[in-house]
Amino acid sequence: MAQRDIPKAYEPGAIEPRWAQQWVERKLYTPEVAAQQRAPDKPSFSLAIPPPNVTGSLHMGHMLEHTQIDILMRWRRMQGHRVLWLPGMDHAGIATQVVVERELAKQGLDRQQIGREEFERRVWEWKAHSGGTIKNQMIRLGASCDWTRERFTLEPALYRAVLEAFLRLYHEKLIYRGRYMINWCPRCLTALSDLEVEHQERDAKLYTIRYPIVGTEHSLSVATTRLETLLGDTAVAVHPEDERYRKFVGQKVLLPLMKREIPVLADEYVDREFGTGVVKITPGHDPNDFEVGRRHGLAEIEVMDDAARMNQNAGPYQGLDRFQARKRVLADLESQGLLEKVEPYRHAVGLCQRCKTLVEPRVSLQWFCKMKPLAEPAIQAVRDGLIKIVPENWEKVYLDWMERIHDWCISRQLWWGHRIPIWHCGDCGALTPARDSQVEVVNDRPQAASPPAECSQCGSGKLTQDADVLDTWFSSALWPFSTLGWPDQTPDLEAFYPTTLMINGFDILFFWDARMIMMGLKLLPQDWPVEKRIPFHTLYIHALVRDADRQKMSKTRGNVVNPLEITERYGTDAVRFTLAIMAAPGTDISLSEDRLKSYRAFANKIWNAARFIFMNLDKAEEASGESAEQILSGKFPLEPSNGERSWPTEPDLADRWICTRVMEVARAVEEALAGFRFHEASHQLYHFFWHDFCDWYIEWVKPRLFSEAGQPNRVAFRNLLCVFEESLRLLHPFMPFITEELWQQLPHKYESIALAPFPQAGKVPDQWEKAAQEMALVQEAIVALRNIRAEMKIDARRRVPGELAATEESVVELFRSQQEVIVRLASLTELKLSPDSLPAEGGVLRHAARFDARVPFSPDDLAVEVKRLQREKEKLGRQLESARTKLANQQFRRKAPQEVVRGLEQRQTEYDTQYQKVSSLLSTLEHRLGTDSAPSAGESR
RNA sequence: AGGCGCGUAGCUCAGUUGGUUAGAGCGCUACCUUGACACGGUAGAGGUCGAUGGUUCGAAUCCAUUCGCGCCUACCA
Repeated sequence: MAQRDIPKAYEPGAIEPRWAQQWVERKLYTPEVAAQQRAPDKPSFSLAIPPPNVTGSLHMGHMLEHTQIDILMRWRRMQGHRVLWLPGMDHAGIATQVVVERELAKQGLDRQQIGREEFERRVWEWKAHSGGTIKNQMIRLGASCDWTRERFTLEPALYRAVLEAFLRLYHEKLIYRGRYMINWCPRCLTALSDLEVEHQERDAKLYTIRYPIVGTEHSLSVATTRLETLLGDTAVAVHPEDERYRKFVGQKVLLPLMKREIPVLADEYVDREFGTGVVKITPGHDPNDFEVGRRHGLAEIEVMDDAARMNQNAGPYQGLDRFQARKRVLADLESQGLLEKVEPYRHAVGLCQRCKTLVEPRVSLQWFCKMKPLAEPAIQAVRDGLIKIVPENWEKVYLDWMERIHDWCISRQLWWGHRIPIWHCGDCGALTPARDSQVEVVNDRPQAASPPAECSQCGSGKLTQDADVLDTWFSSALWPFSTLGWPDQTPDLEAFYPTTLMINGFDILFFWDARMIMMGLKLLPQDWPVEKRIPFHTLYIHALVRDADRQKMSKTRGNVVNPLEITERYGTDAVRFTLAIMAAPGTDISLSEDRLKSYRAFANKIWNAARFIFMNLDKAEEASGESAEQILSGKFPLEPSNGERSWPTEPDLADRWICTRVMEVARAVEEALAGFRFHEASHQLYHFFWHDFCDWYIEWVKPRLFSEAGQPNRVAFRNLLCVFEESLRLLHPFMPFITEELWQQLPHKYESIALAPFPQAGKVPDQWEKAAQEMALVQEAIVALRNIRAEMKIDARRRVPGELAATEESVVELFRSQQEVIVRLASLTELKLSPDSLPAEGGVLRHAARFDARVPFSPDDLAVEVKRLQREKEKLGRQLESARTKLANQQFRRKAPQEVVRGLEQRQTEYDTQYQKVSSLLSTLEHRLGTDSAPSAGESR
């Protein structure tokens, strides 16, 4: 009875969910559990996940990221590192709040109507409802993270980390509160940091307006794109050295529509070349004007409310929104004859990253984090190479930004997040921080547990906590250490910090990576050396996933590919492999169905190779009455023992060759992965498994395998199985499901292939070293014979006799030793070997450098063969010529490295031999073609 | 405005520090259901490496200029 009867076609859907579930249940990826089976003999290898939005769902970007992370984690785990991939979720302040507000809107409600308490309750409810989505998706996709250590940014422990960080920075005066110009989203009703503003080029108009100079007939012409802000102007400015306007400095102009007199002042900020050289100054609504205003002590008039509607300061325009106001202002200026001209103008506008509403610069009382002192050590750490950024070019981007960093607005007028642990005094207005960072849970919600008892200034007890919450990225910045227990010095922090690696997309380089580095260096114990305080040793920046037309995937474009959906169709392993093999550093990935199909085919190939092997294993068990273990007699698998890797017993040429290939591939995969070149590693594996292992090795082994009646030849089979098992281990980091499924059906000593050792690159035994060359020569001979058959249109089903000849005795011997294989793989009836060259008579010839191949079959179209030979002769002639020219060049001989020259010399000899042979063969055939005088032969084609 | 990246076979992309005849997958052509696999096998066709100039014995690779895309950063109204 067959033990391992597997379906003919690979069906990922039937196996993946089962393994996904088991892996989590058995906690295989919890380092402590893994260590029980196989004690790690290498250092810790840790990574904190870029935490996805707790209420979000997985997109292709996640899948790419997780695939790359998972490949590295599985690889290192198999190599014997103590691996921790720490998973978790981010509360994602604005993003989540926007979603919940949308839900409210469906019921005709907004958050103000239901109040903070109720709103927060609903967000937690929403989180409970949809918070598990990504986790389940990750599990389904086989992410090998340690779910026992899962974290959430708003859970009490991490809340405490945030309070601790805030209070420390506050006490050091690195966090301060003040009225400054910030970016305001009138829809989200919150401040945004500079990074949360997206810039977009848009067509607009540049309006030139006349500001009458008080007491004269003159006026100053001022250009602006934002007419409505005119209502808040408190000055106009010119450049101090601008001769045209010098005389007006100090005079007043009459602000149109508002009839307010405002000064003309001089400031270097003004660009004389632009527009008229006169700028209107609106300190309340423009970041530059704000600076100018502060320099000159101007009033900061706000003409809009928080929803960007004109307020009482906008006079007659009160109540209009900013766009209506612009139209009305335009109309009024026009009717008063103050509009000089309107020109089309293209400029960048700022949009709220979350809701795409036009951002309104606004003066507002907010909390800020001082960045310069934090940035300096963070710059140094990267400069000194303590933190490596890969690919390298991102390092420059990082440094550029860090060197020009501005203070970070960290307060948000949201209700979902970590509330600022500062209390305001109802009597004197002074600020008092929480006494410590303790957190308590009230109604299932964490909050600061140590409010101050009284005002630090006046001792009043009338204290209320600041209403704002912190920017989500503030808590994210602590993630690599808050998740490991900081501020406590936990065993986990000791064991896994600094994390080995951080992997994320370039879009959060500033948002997150830079801030993690700054906070890590600042907040970890200052008596630790710098290299222990950094959050990670290496930062790898991955590419973006685009659609097949190279468009960015986005909900608005409607081209979002759902990872779960394509996974259903192609299998997780195939999708993972596609992402890995397309992930060349520095290039975005454009995902196409064709690629997915071909790697599903690859999975199927693996499946069917297994099927072939399993069938024979079953057969062997049946015939012998022994178990697989007995049949393999302790010589399986090829795992290292005492640090030395083991080899197949009684290896024949193909065994020796495939082992050298395994060595090459293991080394290549190792080097590629160490350098984050996932595509290179995948290519190696693909080519190895499909072409080397299946196309050549399995086919090669078949004659030997079937040489005994009733059951497969034991040695041949055991070696085949050993190589197959090792291939599964090579493939496992890339294709975890299919490899686990197949591997489990072989004898094994670990609970999962994930805990088995990764094939060790090493050196094949010295006496095997010729195998690769010999194999290549035999392969070349087989291809030559097949090629003749194909060219001569010999029916593929028909076996014909073949001949090989070589002047080197060793080559003849080699062919003789592989006679059976050659006969089989070239579909021959017999193979004749001779120690000489072959004449053209009675067959079709191929000349290779070290042998001749012939099929004694008269071509039914001699002209075709002649043409082919002519082409070959031409090509050889070109190569020969090029080699000769180079070698004749004394400069080349003198300057080129010796091995290059020698290589070329050797090739020249080969070209020469072949050229001679082909020429003489050609002239014989041409002659025959002439004497046969079959005029139609040459002309019909 | 500055910075980064891309332009190689019909399509999607590789090509480490310059060194054989520039590779892969898909697609295409022809033949083949041969004892795992038609999601397969065998053999093929297909590229003046965006353009120009330079360095070099030798350039897809290095340098300069240029054209066409894409992205990031920036306070020019």
